[in-house]
Amino acid sequence: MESLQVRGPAYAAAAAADLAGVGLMAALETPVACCVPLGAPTLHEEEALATAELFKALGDPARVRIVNLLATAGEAVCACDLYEPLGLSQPTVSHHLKKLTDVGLLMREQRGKWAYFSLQRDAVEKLAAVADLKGACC
Amino acid sequence: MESLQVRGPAYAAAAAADLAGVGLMAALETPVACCVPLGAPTLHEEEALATAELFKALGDPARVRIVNLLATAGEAVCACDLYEPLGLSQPTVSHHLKKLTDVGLLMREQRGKWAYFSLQRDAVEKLAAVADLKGACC
DNA sequence: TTGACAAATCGACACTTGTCGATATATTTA
DNA sequence: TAAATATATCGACAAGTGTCGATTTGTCAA
Repeated sequence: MESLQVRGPAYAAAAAADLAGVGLMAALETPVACCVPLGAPTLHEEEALATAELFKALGDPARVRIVNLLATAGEAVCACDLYEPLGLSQPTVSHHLKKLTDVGLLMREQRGKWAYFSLQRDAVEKLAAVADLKGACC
Repeated sequence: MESLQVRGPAYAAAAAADLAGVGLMAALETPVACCVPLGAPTLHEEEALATAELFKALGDPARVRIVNLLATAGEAVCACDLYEPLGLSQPTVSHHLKKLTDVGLLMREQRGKWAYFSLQRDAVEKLAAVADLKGACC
């Protein structure tokens, strides 16, 4: 849970931009946690933590199904269209959507009173890269 | 090890072999949980569960580091060589190794009184396949 | 402004999980 | 056989997590 410590110059710069009122959007979008391929030559403490955080987000069947639903939909999906297929209450689905959004896997978009979610391409590609162990293994 | 949703003639043949007492080893080895790419057109209840189980196994920094250590080592590693780099007690490391082995990501090998662990190529490739969302996304 | 409605948050609960010390099991060696 | 040692299991505890009902917040339309 201490994954937010080491943020480095990039974060400091973003914070500075925020103070100037320029980087508002960037500040609101939670930055994708910094992670590194599982097969990386060296894996630091915080990198292991961030990587684990990413996997943990997918470590629940409900969230796996949400990602799958969004992937097959191919377009943004209203949160209200998830309760029934998932068989979960509105607060629970909201909870899962927040987790996936927090790690950067999902993007949230407000349309009127509805919230639409879609896969975030960057994070999805990062996931594949992190999970790739071929070459470093066996 | 291929996922279990494809239980065509090959699976039937294996079952027959088991009945004949030939496939004992294969029967005792817990099969890697059946999972399916996150972007699969349809994702059933148990598939979502199995997929989540796989990700959950990597949802802990200690286990991420274990996998990374084994990947960079390139060869089987003694459990006794993990306690110190991980900074965790022997029972705790044993616990994590068991979790990773149970989902099929690691292979355990007994050498004298030492236990050696290495990445299981099949599961590692499956992980990459499951995590791959490109094409099905955005 | 008010009413309707979608989504987020809160509070609570049971359940799971990571951790360690103590103990048990297994394997080699004397 | 007994002793030594590496690993697994057990028991316990704190912390984290998934779930839901109730409530709050935010958005649109009268």
